[in-house]
Amino acid sequence: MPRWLEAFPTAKIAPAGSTIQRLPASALVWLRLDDVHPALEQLAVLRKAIGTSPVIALSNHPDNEEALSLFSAGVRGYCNAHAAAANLRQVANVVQAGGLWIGEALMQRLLASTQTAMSRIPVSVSAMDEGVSPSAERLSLLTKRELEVARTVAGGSSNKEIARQLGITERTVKAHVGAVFQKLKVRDRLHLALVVNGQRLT
Amino acid sequence: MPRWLEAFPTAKIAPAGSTIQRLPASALVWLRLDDVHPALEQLAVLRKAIGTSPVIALSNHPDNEEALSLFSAGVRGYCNAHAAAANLRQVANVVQAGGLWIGEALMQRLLASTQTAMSRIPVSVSAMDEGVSPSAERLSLLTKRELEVARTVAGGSSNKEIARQLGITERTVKAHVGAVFQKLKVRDRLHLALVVNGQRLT
DNA sequence: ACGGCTATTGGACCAAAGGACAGTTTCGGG
DNA sequence: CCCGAAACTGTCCTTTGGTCCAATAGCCGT
Repeated sequence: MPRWLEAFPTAKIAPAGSTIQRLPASALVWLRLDDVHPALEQLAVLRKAIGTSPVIALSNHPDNEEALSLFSAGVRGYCNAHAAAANLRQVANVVQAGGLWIGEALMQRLLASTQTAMSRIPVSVSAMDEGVSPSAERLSLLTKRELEVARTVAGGSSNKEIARQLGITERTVKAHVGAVFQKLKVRDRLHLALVVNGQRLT
Repeated sequence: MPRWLEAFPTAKIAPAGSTIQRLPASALVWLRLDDVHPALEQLAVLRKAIGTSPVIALSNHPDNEEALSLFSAGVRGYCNAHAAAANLRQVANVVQAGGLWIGEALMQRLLASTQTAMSRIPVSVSAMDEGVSPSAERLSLLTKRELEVARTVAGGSSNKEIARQLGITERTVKAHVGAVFQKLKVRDRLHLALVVNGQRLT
C-alpha cells in the first residue's frame, strides 16, 4: 500500500483501467500523478471512470503551473504526494467538506496575477464605532403594516398578490414597499429579501 | 443572535470595540462586513483585536474584487452573509481544517486571469460547488454559466450589473436567467434567490 | 384643536424584468 | 463530417416594479 494511502485505512484501490459505475456521494478520489504523462491527460482518463467525484491530485514534484491547470479542470485539491499522513488527512477533510485545498504559495501566485489595481492595504483605521447598525435595528423602524408587507415581499409574493392577500390596493402595497425600502436602505425587493431572510424573523 | 451564528451554539460574541487578549488556538472569527466601510479597513480593525486567528468574512453582497482583496489580506474564507446555516457550518469545517473557502465563481476568475495556454481538456466541474443547499439536486441541472448567473442573481444583482460583470450583453443574461427559471421551476428572480439561498417558498 | 404618525389611494412616469419569436457561433462526441 | 448542446445576440412586446407628485382619513398625545 502506497504511503499516501496509509492515512486512510478504509480506502479502496481500483485496479488500473477499471471503470467504476457508481461511487458513493461521499467518495474522495486520489489521483497519483506520474512523471511522464501530462497531468490533464491523466485527469481526463480518471474522469471517464469516476465521473464527477471530487478529485485530489498528488504530485511528486508540485508545480504551480500544473496545479493551476488541474484546478481549472475541476480538481478539488492538489498537494505533494510525499506529504505526511496527517496532512493528507487534513486535505481530505477539507475537500470532503466541500472546500478547495490550495497551497499557500499557489494562493499567493493566483492573487498576485490578478491584482490590477489593488493598493497594499493602506490601513487608515478610522474608528468604526457608530456606523455598524446590523439590520436587526432597522427592522424595528418599520410600522406594523410595513413589517407585514416586508415579510410577504421577502417570501416571494408580488405586489398584486400582497394586495389581494391584505385586502388593499396594489397602489397601497407599493407605498408600503417603498417606505420599507427607504427605511432599510435597500434598492429593490430582492435585496429586501436578503436582509429580511438573513435576519430570521419569527 | 444573528442568523449566521445560530449554526454555532458555542460561539461567543465579543462586545463592539473590545480587545481580546487570548483566543484559543482553535478559534474561528467571523467578520460580518457592513456595506459602508472598505472591507480591508474592517478587517484591519478586527485584526487589531484578535491577532492572527483565522478570519472568515461574510458579505451582504459578495463581490469578486472584495473577496480578492480580503484573501490577499489573509482572510481564510469568504461567503454570502445570508447563506444557510448548513453552508456556514461547512465553511467553518473547511477553514478549521486549515483550508480556504473560495466560491466557485471566484475560483474561475482567479484561474481565468492566470491562464496562458490552457485549452485542452474540458472543464467539467459543476458537480460539487460552493454550497450544500437543500436544492442541490435541482441546481445540478444548470449549466456552468447558468449556475454562475443564478448565483449572482440570488445575490441581488440586476441583469445589467451581471452583464457588465461577466462581459456579456444584458440580453444574454436574460437568456440565462430565463433558462434557469425553467429548469428550477421558479417564476421570478426573487423565488430563485429563495431556492438558491436555501429558503423555503411561501 | 393642532401637529405628527399611520394607513390608505390616485395618477403619471420610467426603468427593469420577463416572454416570444429568431438567429449565429463554437466545440466536443459519434 | 455532421449533430446537438452551450453560449451568445437581436427585436418586439407586455407586465411588474419603483418613484414622483399629490390627497383623505383615523388615531394619539400635548
